[in-house]
Amino acid sequence: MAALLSTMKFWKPGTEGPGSSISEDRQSTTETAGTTVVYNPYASLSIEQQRQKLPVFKLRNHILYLIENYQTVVIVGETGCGKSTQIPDRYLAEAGWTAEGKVVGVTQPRRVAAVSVVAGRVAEERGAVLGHEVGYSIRFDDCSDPQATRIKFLTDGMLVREMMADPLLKKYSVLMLDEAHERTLYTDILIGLLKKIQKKRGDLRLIVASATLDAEKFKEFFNRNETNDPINDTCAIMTIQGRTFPVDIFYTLSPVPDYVKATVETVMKIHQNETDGDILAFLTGQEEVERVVAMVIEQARALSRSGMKKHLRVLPMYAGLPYSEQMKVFERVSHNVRKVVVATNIAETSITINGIVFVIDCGFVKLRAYHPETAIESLVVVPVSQASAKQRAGRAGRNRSGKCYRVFTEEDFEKLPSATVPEMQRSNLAPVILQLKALGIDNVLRFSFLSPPPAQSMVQALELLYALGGVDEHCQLTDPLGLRMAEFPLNPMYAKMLLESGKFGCSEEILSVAAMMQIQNVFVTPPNQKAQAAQEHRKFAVSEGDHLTMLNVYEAFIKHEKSSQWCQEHFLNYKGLVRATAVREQLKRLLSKFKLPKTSSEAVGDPDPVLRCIVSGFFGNAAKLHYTGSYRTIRDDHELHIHPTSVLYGEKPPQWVVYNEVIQTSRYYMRDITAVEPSWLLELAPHFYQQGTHLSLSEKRARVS
DNA sequence: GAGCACTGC
Repeated sequence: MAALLSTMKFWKPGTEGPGSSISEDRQSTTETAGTTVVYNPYASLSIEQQRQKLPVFKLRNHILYLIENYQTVVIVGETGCGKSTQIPDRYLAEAGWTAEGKVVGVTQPRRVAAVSVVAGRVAEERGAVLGHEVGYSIRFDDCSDPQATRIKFLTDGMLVREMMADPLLKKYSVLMLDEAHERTLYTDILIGLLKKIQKKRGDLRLIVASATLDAEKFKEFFNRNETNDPINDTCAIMTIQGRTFPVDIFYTLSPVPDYVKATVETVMKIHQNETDGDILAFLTGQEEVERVVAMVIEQARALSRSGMKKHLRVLPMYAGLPYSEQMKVFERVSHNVRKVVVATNIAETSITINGIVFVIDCGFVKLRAYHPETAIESLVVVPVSQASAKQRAGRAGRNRSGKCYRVFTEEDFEKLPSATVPEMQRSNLAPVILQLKALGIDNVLRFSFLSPPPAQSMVQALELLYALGGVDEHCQLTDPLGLRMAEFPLNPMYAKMLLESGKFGCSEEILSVAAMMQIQNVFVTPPNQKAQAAQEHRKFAVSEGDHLTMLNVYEAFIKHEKSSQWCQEHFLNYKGLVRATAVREQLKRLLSKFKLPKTSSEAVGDPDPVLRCIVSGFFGNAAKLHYTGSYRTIRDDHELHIHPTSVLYGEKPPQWVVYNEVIQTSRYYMRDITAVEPSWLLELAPHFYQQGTHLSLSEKRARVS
């Protein structure tokens, strides 16, 4: 301990000068899974006073001038400097951009942001009705009126959906993409599509709200000036100063051998040396979070025994945590208690906790990566980007000036990548390509991506879509199969499975399976009740695998009248299951729209139709048991293992399985697995598999033997 | 015998 402490004894303030202070807005929203708390620091001021405090207010004329004269305006400003509310609402609407039935649209990467902006706006304006003049539209919740709504907030994914019905987005006069610097998959899709639309719609104005770093990249992308004279620019950049609390940045003097231990020590050091203020620590995953929580609790006990008056309340925060546990991080604590929240990346953008004064940044993050050669996704721990580190630090300055302790050296910070690789470049592109094709982008390889994905990722996506029958040999979307697949808000394998379910006589069951597979963490396991939870979960498990197990859970949930009490008793994710019912409804509506037969295999009581139907979508993800005890993919003999969350984990392993996805962590793990018969693969995907023989086979075909 | 960043349609 002493040796470790010595590495942590010294902190070095950042040397960036004023830049080392990170600032953030003070209007914040706090939310988990459906509950929204709007925090307004200016609640005691009149509405007009509040508005004038926002920095955008002064820039009104400048903004309006730019929007009048440039097709695209990149607005640089800290999140929530007022731009997403003030610009559309007060400026654009007042200047006539919502006249003649036109709409100003504002997109957000996350659902809650879209809702809370509208809710906040309605709350402050007496007489305003939610969903009339100002509305929002997110999946499962359209709170807008096609006739009355003039300013519409939506998730970026929702706007992509709207384009399927209205490819030129004719009703919009201005579109504002908020948080564009996050570079989510859908924001990037929109960026490419909007550039295309702009060529046909000179009247459409685009506002891209971004952080400093990316402004020039956005400008280069959207600027259609082909001369050297800036007078012909079609894109302009403007900067809004944020109102900020300074955050002092500290680095370690030397590299730290173990950031988990170092984080614990930093928490204790802050607790002993600083009078008040809550602490937020960033780690990469659930396991690290739980470890830090346990270690801090232990050390805090020792401190209390030795007479420390101020106590610690240590709380974990990650997406897989039961909802009631998550809510604890928002509870207020009494003045002689200091709150310590130990969180994953969920606290970087998705949730905001008030009262945080100290941030500890371990310097790493767990990210999804995609290997285009093998079409395998993985979760890898990588160093954070500078942009991420700044965002984390900003979490300390929401209520007053704060401090951020980076558990790495300033030298190492300088070596970090400036921004995180956009999701587009580290994802399976099959859903993206399908969507683009449905929107009439024939040559996806020539689509103007702001950051083009690896060509191999696109090839993998096209091969999968071809195997599923969604595109033909010329890579053209098939009619009706490909067109219908694109309409489902699902990965194409699920869409195929659903569209085939009528044939197998089990569409009711497959609807439930598909809906359940969209929910994360159906089984919840509180850290202190692991054994009981596992015992309850076993009650739903069947030897066929995870899909039928999930079907059991869903049907039991319905049988027990969607009772939250029942969910709690069986350690099931209530909110998740409620969401599954909503997803199922949506999918069912789509099946009805295509006039596909509604069938059920329940009366037959035979699971085979459901299993065969799953194979019709997931035949590409098949694996065979190897004599070593692990599995090998049929396609390319890749070694796979059963994920410990699977009900088949620790059971007698089936000879043949199909799986929904592979995740690489310490090994390659299959998630959501079902036992199948090899004959089904041959029967349902003869174009993909053929019977193994001694003769050499074409490379494209894999053997089932 | 041993593991699950986070969104979104």
